[in-house]
Amino acid sequence: MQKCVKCNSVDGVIKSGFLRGKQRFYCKLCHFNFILENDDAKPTQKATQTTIVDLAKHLGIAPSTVSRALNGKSDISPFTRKAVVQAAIDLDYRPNLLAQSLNKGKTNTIGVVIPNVELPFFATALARMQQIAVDTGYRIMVCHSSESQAIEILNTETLISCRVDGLLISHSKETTSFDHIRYVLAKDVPIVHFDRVCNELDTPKVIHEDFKGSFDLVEHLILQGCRKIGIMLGPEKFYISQIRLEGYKAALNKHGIKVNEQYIVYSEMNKNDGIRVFEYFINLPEPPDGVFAMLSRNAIEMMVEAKKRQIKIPDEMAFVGFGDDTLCELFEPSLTVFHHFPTKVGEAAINLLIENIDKKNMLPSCTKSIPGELIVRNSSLRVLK
Amino acid sequence: MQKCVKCNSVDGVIKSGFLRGKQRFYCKLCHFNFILENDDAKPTQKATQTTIVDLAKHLGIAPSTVSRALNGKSDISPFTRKAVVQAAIDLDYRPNLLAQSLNKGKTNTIGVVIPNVELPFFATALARMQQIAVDTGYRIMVCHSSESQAIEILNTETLISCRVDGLLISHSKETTSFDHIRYVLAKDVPIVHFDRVCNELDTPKVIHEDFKGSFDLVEHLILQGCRKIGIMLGPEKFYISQIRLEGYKAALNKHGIKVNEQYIVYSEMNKNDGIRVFEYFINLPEPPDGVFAMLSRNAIEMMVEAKKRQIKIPDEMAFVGFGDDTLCELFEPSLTVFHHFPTKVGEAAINLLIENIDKKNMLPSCTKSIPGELIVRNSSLRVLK
DNA sequence: AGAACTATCAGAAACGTTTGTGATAAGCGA
DNA sequence: TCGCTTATCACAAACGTTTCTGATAGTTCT
Repeated sequence: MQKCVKCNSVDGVIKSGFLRGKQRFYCKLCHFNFILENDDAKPTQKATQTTIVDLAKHLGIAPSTVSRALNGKSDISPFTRKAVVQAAIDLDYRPNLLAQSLNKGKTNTIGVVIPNVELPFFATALARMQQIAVDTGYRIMVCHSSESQAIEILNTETLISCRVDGLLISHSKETTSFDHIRYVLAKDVPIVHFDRVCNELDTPKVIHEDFKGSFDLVEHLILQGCRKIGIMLGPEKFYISQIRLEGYKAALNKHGIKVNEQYIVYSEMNKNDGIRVFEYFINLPEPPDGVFAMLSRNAIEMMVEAKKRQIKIPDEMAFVGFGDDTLCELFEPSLTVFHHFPTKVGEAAINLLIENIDKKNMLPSCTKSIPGELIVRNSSLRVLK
Repeated sequence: MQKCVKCNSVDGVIKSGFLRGKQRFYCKLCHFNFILENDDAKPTQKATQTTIVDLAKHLGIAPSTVSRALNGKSDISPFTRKAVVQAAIDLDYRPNLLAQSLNKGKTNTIGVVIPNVELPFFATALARMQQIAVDTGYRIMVCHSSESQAIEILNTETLISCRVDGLLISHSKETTSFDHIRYVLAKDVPIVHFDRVCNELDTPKVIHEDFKGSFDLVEHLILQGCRKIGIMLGPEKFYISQIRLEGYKAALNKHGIKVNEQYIVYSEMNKNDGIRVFEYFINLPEPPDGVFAMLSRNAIEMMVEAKKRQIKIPDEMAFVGFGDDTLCELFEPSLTVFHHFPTKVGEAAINLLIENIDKKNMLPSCTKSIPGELIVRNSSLRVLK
């Protein structure tokens, strides 16, 4: 028979149903229900972190008093306050941010969803965001969608469940449905899009001068004498692919060059995609004499291929890319780019979000465009050479 | 006079001290203390997020029952469970992870402290960590120390206050005192060091084959005919600087080459530091004929300088670096490196941490060394050329 | 029929904070 | 002296969960 865990009697104990799969017992003598605990996980070493209650007990005062003393509230005697602060130091107290956030309904945490930290743009933007967050008393929770729509959705769900105060998001390559963003909007959680924005929804956005950048680069190629200009875009669904394509077309139009669909290529912007696209270009009946790649890395890959085939850069073929990079600068020939200032984008995005959080999500949504800059380098500089 | 906010009487209201700087009143008629609220922040729109209590009210059952139903506990009738699940969908319920964590004493969150995401090594390692975290049901909270000891300390404090279940850390360049790590250990929070580890403390670590990598690179230079080999290390306090220096010396010793202190340079590994160090080397009475840079980027910078001065690579001067990179691969001449597999380091670190979390921090501390690989490229390949 | 047992649920306590309200001793003016 | 006023603190409720304990209607067995 089973011994009662309370009165230790054996006689009065009978079974009383199941709880969480385990047999439950009832002691008729002391009227106590219990289940047998397997005592492996027993040692609940609660004692690791000091709480406000520990301080209160230690000082013989109320927890609320401790809280007020530590938070600099007014109705505390200097004497008590000093004692509390000292005790907090002595007992190595750290506030439990979970409890604080739960109570206040504010976490001071910003969620960031990024498709790929390994892209220098995102790494730099993220670093700047972190910096500003620290300065303004926020924390950052980064989620990485790895360019997957499913993970991106999971990420936003997670961040909402963590009750972040706001969300910064740049969409994955795959993302075509935006219900998860609508959900965030429905919950009235402030959100700001940056870089890879969603044009279906009315959210605050921080973007590059995509049109101007693309226009400038292509016009630069034209001014260097290029007439057959290839463009390697990102995925067709990408909003920025479309905008940059428009800039490309506008530049051609301005200079009376007809748009040739053969020269327009969409890609996944993966590593080594530049090689494949280059092969496509070079095998055209009339290969381009200038190429604009949306991702600078792909432009460099193309240049590597071009050099292998003894094609002279920039005279036989010129190259330009969107976004600057160590690689662009140090590669030979160095790559002409439209620099889009990742730090400024990150900065603008998080500042916009924080402002929106402060204003209880009442800020009218707006689109902020970060001015970029054409940096001309050897990959396209024909005239002066 | 002041009107009582409760009984609306005017006569019985007297002042009763101050609370948080504001005048407090007391109504003698209804025995009520109050202060005048400025009603600007009044509209507490609590209604944004559905809670378990909302579900319980909606269904007319107890919150505890709702919790059990949603968590798949056993003592729930299938009928009730179905109703609860349906209500959760209808009312768009998402659990509040803050409350859950507070209650369970586990956050399922791992804190990561990284000195600089813009270094490809950390970006790649971080990406892999995120991936594994998602797969194993953890979240990741990334903090960026920006190579500052002060921020690093702040970061660990923050993460501890957030009650993360464990900590992954790679130290900043500045970090020389490790009290903040001792603090983490004292709180019994699992921690794992990776890459830039701390050799003063007995923590689990994941490192590269720093000695072997350094040895292999230098020996490779020697076998290519170099005899005067320069080495550009990180900060002198860096544990890995020391280890890699030992590898360097061991390789020289093995081949009977005397160590020349002039060829050993410490640096901050900043952008363009390679240029300065190169200038130092080139101005020596006997410039080195082979150079090993601890950061591949710096090696490339040196090569750029060397090319400017018409120095033939690798015949007049050969270069090798630690850590592979797009840049190393695509630069011309491509750089010989010891590749240290950032993904594997990230993977090993987080797996070690999770194992330690599961085992309640009882895992004996160990050091895991991730095998690297010498990748020979044109920057050093003399013989076959 | 009555005891033993089961299934199912409600209620309360707990996690660690913050904040609203009640209470008291002391100071002050009339 | 007595009532108004202040400073200071304790207590309780709340944040949203989970889990322990108590309770009851029904089922099975003898």
